Amino acid sequence: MEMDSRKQKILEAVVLDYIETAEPVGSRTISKKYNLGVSSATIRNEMADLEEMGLIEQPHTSAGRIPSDAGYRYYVDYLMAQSDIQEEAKQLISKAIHEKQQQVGDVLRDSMKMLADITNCTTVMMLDNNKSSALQLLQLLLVEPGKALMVIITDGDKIENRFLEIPKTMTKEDLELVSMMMNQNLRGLKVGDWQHNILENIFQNLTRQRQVVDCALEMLSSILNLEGRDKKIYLDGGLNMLSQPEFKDVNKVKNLLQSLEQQEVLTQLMEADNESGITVKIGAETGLDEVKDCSVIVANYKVNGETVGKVGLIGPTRMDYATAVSMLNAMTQTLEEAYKEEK
Amino acid sequence: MEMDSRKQKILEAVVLDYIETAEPVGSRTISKKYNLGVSSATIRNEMADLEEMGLIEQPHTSAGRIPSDAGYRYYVDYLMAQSDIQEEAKQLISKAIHEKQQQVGDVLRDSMKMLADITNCTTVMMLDNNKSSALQLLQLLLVEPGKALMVIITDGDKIENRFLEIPKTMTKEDLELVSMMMNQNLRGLKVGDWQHNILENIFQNLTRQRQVVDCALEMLSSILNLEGRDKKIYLDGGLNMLSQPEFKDVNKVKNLLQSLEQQEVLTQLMEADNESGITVKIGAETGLDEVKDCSVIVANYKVNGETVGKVGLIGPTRMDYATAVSMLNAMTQTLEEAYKEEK
DNA sequence: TGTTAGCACTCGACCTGAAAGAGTGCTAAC
DNA sequence: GTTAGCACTCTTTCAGGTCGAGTGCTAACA
Repeated sequence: MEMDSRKQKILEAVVLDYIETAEPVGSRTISKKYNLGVSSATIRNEMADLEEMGLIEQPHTSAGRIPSDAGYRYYVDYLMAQSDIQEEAKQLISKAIHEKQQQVGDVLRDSMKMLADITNCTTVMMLDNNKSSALQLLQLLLVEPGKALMVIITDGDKIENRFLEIPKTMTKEDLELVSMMMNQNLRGLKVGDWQHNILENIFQNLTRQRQVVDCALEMLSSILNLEGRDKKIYLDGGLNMLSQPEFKDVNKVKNLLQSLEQQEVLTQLMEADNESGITVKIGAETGLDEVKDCSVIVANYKVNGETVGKVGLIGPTRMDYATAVSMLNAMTQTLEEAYKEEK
Repeated sequence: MEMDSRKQKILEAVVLDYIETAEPVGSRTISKKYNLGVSSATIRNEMADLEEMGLIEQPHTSAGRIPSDAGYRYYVDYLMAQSDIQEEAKQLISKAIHEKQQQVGDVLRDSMKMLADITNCTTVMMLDNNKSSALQLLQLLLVEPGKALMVIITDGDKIENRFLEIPKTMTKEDLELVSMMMNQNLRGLKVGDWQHNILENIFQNLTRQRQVVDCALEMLSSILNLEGRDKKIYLDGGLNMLSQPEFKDVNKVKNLLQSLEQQEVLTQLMEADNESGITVKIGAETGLDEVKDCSVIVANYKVNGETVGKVGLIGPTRMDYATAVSMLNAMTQTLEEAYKEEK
């Protein structure tokens, strides 16, 4: 059965109306609301075809039709128009970002919140682990005798702070020396690439401060080994799910939101093969039973052309794909531009 | 009407049973389950008295009784036994805290998560604003030409990081000088107490680096002026509310959780006159209509004897007060001890 | 050959009434 | 002062019935 233009229009009508009303769409509604110039009976025939093709389905015999996962897929791939709110949205977002000077992480957090508010979806930002980014700066600061703060900046302006216990005899100058030495040897290297001989080199040149270096390195390796910690994840708008009629059952919401709090679930959900551009996963396409009623839209988040993380939008399969994709596009672009400017 | 020992026992039974089952408690249940040695008829009479006293109430004529806010209050004030899980709990918590070396904020976040998991309540940690804590250390680090990182440590080991744009000509030594100068003048001062003449002093001695100092000070003042930012709030276990039968209605949960995301609500909720020890607010006692079905337990969180924030537990009025109070006690004590050790 | 009107049919949503069950308050007896 | 007993109230549950939305099919029409 081929997909002629009228079938496309009817499918689109079903998708759009269902997105809007969350109610199964009947043939009468379509013939009246979307004037295709044919009667409800004709639409009924076409709808029977669409159902046979697996693009729409009936919750029960005497109900209208709702799009299937495949139906949404067809809509997203062939029918969906990119909405043009992008430009205004970008300006809005850009303004909000530049308005206040903030701690780095907060900008991202706030952006995600905004995105969640606008789309009424749940948003996820996932920054890749440290292993993939290079050390920009490492500095030890003497806070008080016996106590130092280690500041680590990695590519992409990610900052880690960690307190360090040190011998009370250590002076500010000692720490400065250690910092310099470690910077010289490790700067620009991907954290996973540190060679043993480089570390040996550091040790040999800093026998006096060996204890501190030892401690600092141990701490670094502990940071690296904490697999669970190495991805920064910001989740926002989880409550938005509660507004969706498909989640009027508390248990459903609970299961869903609890799933979303698990890192493995999020990680799989946010997997995106598509290096540039946007990935849309609809319902069962996510491969996760817990979120089979949800769709996920994922975009890569880049700084200076290199992917440093992912931004995702999670909503019910009955979500407004056109707006969601546009907004996500606008958001990532704006963020990337903002960080470029800063350089 | 006086409160004899039998009435107390019956009230306690009503509270305990209702906490356990979330169902109105009948006279028969009490006479069978809590052997008070009297028949259900007698208990009925006593319950009528308790109802007259306003300590328990009936949802409808043919239902059992549930505790009123006043009933819970009486229970908490006079009947509740401190549960003795405290010691094991403290060890459990203490172990978890010391197990992994972490970024400072993460310890608090994780602790709150643990507390939420154990009590099945929502937890809040609210750190007071910077104005009340003194500057411990300020340091400017050269990240790359034209870009510096400002690290600020305040009392209570709170760390703020902020990137700074600087003239490309600025050297590492310039920044070091500025840092030293600012430290000399501002260290140990409450941030709100900075005097104009001190700032002038800094400016006069650093004319060459004036631009940077200017920028740094501007940034500092911007941090201070961001009123909305000056309290760090960690909220966790919001989802736990979803497990509570009193929140099986989605809209109720949504309203509640949305309220809890508002800072003003949280601030009022966490108000605690009681300087040392624990404050319990039951239902309407919170003074907030949005959370009239909830109770809040608040404890002050201290570092070195000084209150730096508050820790709170939020659950339905039908919460297990005994366990909650004990756990909260254990948590704050453990945290305080942990931070003391570190010094 | 494609389109449309008409009609019987299906099935969920909603209402109603009856029955069951839980728990009470009151009274009278112990 | 305590208890057994009983009538009463109110919620919960379920079956039956009606209503309406929407369908699929058929026959007529262009």
